[in-house]
Amino acid sequence: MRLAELSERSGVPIPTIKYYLRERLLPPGRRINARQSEYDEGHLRRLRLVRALIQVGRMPVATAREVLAAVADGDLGPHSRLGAAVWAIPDGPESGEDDPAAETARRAADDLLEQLGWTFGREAGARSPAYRMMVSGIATMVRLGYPCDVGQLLPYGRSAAELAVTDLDLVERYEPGEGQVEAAVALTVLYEPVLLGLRRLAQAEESNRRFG
Amino acid sequence: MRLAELSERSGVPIPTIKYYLRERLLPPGRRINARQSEYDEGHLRRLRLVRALIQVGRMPVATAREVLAAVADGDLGPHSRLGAAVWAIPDGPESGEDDPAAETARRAADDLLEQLGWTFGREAGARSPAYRMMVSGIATMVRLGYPCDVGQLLPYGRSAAELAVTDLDLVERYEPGEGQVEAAVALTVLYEPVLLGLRRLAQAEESNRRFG
DNA sequence: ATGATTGGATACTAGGACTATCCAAGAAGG
DNA sequence: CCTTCTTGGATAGTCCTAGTATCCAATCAT
Repeated sequence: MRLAELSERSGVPIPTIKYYLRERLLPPGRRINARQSEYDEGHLRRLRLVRALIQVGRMPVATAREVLAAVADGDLGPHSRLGAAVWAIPDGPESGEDDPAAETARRAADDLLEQLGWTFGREAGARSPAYRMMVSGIATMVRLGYPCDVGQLLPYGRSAAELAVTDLDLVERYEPGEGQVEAAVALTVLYEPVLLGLRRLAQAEESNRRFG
Repeated sequence: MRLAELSERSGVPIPTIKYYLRERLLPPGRRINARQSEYDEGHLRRLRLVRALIQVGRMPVATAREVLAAVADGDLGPHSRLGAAVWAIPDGPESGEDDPAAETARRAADDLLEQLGWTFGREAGARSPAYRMMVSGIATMVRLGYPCDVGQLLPYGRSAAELAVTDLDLVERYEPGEGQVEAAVALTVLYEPVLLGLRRLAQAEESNRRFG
């Protein structure tokens, strides 16, 4: 199919698709001749994923590029690809800070991983974006004067573990390969608004139950 | 204290504080005379909360203004204030779409709330930002061709319910009043990166356990 | 043949979050 | 009291990101 049809079927305006091609979020089409290219269902699928990551996952274009590169990287085994893709996902505002709050936060986070027994997280992922995102959140709480120790964090860790089991169960429904990696990325990123929305609704519900 | 000291103690540059004052994210200081104002610890605290919402919670300035207005609104009782504050929080890109995917998503979401027995969510919150955020995530999954029915969503709902219980337990440690509302907002927003980070680390851990 | 369409290059725009400059009215030091 | 510095408010400018618009020569459809 041509650019026009790709645009038609995805609902994304042509200039935007051109922009994504420029930014290498979308691989170039198969060249028909010096002046025209052909796109396939894979491009359409990829384009929808790009839009999802950027608009629903609120991911910056540069981050989306890295994630998608990891999804497509054939050199990695299924598990590393899954890991690599999720690995690259977020980037909070590079905390960088080395104030006492950050130090406290880092210690709390490490204690938490220790108590949860997440060894993989400590070896390979201790400085992953996910870890840094978490620490930056904790540090901010500490700076605001809210206590934020392991005791408080532990229940969240346990819930996260449950969520991950659910996530992986869903991922395992897809046969290994690029499709599975893409499913994992979609599931990780697109279930975030779902999960956060559910949490807020649940808070309203629980708040109503207690004080209403 | 004067602007300069407020800036010093918060680490926020003076022009940025002026900007927040203009945007009414920070209440004006107590006027000393026609040309000068005095700020107190409350301003410092509020300023830190603003920064947290904007930088860690990635919240647009306009949204932060609404949330903070709800926190400060003395006309509301403690519970409504808590609700109002959390209510105003997010705003995904106004799905607005009325394609079949959105319809499917809405039905799945309503089924889910039904099965979870969240009556409050349906009465008052069915069209809340949280609800819309959730539906938009589900709709995107559907558009990408991933099945997304109640069966899949239910475990997430249950986890969310657990999270909310943990959240409310923490909120109840603070005595009712503005402080409690602020705590609720901080907890809701600032634990989001913590929670999402934990989920990703847990996924890595679980993935390693299954395939590693 | 001829007018529309294609894909690439380049330049432009809109919105958000700051940031810099200017200004007149205090405050501070001698 | 007079000069110099500092303060808070108003205005305008900057930077970045994500997306649009315009041009162009080469094709395609009729």
